[in-house]
Amino acid sequence: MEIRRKTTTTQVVDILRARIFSGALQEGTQLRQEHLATELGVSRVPIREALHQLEAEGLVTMHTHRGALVSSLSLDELTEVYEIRARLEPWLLELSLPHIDDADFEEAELLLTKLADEKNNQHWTALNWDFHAAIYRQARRPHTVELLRKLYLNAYRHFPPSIRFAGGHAHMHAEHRTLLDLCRQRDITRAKAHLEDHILIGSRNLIARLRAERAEADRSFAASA
Amino acid sequence: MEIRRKTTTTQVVDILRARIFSGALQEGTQLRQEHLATELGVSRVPIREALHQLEAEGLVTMHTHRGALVSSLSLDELTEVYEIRARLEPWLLELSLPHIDDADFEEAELLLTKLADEKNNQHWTALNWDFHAAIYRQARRPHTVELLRKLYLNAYRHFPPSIRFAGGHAHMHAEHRTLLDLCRQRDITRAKAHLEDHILIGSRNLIARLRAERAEADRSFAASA
DNA sequence: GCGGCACTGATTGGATACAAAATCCACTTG
DNA sequence: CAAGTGGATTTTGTATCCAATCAGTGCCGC
Repeated sequence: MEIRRKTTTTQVVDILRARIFSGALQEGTQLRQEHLATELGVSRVPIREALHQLEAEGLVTMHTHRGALVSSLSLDELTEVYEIRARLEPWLLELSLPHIDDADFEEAELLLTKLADEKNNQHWTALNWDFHAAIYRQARRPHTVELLRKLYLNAYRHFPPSIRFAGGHAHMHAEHRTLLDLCRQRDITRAKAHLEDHILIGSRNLIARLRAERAEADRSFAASA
Repeated sequence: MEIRRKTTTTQVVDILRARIFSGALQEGTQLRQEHLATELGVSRVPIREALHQLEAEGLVTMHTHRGALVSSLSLDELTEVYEIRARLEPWLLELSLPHIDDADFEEAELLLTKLADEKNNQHWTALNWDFHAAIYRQARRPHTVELLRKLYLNAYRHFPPSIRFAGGHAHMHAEHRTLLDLCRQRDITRAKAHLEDHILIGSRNLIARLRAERAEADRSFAASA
C-alpha cells in the first residue's frame, strides 16, 4: 500500500481543509500567509504551497497580490452540483443494489443510528456521506464515489446549521429510513426515485433558504454602505 | 470581468499543463524541480507551487522526497470517467436541444468542418470537446460542462495518437455528422442514444487498445528485467 | 554467491532573509 | 471635489542554507 509520509505542506492542507469544511473558516474569509505561518508555527513556504493546492481543489480562490479567500459557490453552482448528484447517485444505487449483502445493510443501519443522535454538524455531514457511500459501494465505482464526495462536501459547507437542519433531524432520518427500507426490499425503481427526490427536493429547500439568507445579507450590506 | 494578472506560478502551471495535455510530457515522466527551474528561468519556489497545484488537479502525483511524476489513470479510472460522461452528456443534450438555435448549429457545423481536416492531435482533441460543448451550451450548465471538460481532457491524454485514431478519422466524422443531424431533426430520443453510444462504445475501443498496449509494455518490461 | 550494512551523492522539503511588484488608502493639490 | 501621489502593507519571487530522505554502491560476514 502507498505510504505517504507527512510533509508540512500536506499537514497545512489538511488543517485548512478541515477548517473550511467544518465552517471554522467561512466563505469569504481572508487567509493571510504571515498570520497562518506564525499561528501554525511554520514558514510561509508550505503555507503558499498549501494555498495553491486548495485553490486547485476549489476551496480557495487566490487574487494576485490581494491574497487568498475561502471560496464560495454561487447559487447556480450549488444547483448544478445537486443536479449532478441527482443524475449519478441513483445510477450508482441501481448498479450497487443487486450486489448489496447483509453485511452492507448492517453497516448502513449502524451509520443510520449514529446519524440519528449526532449533533455535531461536521460529524453529521461526514456520516451522512458515509451512509450514502455505503449503499453505493457494491457499484464498484470508487472513483466516481470519490468525485461525488468532493462535490457533496464542497457544497454542504455553504449551508450554516440553521439552514441545514431547518427541515428537522426527524424528517432527514425518515427519508434515510425509507431509502434503506426500499433497498432491503430490492425495489430498484422506487429506491432510485426516492433517492433522486431526496437529493433534488432537499437541495431546492436548502438553496431557497440560502438565497433568502444571501439576499438578506446583501440588503444589510447595502444599508450599511 | 475578472482579470488575473499572471504570476510566475500560474504561468508555470499553464506551461506544464499544456505539455501534459499535448503529450510532450507523457505519463510517468519525472519532473525535477531544479531542472524545470533552470529551463524556465525561474526559482524553485514557483515550480513547487505549480506542482502542488497540478497534483490537486490530478495531473501530477508527488512522492515525498522522491519527486513528482506525470500521473497516469488506471484502466478502471478511465472506464469510470467515460461512464460518467455517458450519464451526464446525453442529459445535457436533452436539456439543451430544445433551445438550440440556428446560430448554435452554425457554430457546430463550423467546428465539424475544422475537425474534419485537423491533423494536429492536440488541436483535434480541443476541437472535439468544443464541438461537444457547443451542443450542450443551451443547457445552461456551464459548471457541469467545465467539470466534464476536465474529465475529458485528463482521460484523452492517455491515448497515444496511434490508439486515438485507430478507428479512422472518417468513422469519427460520420458519428459526429449523424449526431448533429439528429439534433437538427430535434429527435431528442435518438440523439441521446446516439451520443451515449458514441461515448461508451468509443471508450470501450480506446480502452481495449490501451489495455493491450499496456500489457505489451509490461511484457517487454518483464522480459528486459 | 548472497543478504545485510554503512557510507555517499543527489534531490526534495523547509526556513530565513531580502528584493520586487502590486494593491490599498489616506492625503495633498489644483 | 476630482485626480493624482506616495507610503504602508501584503503578496510574489529570488537566493541561500540546511535537514531529511532516498537510491545506489560497495564492503563485510556468512
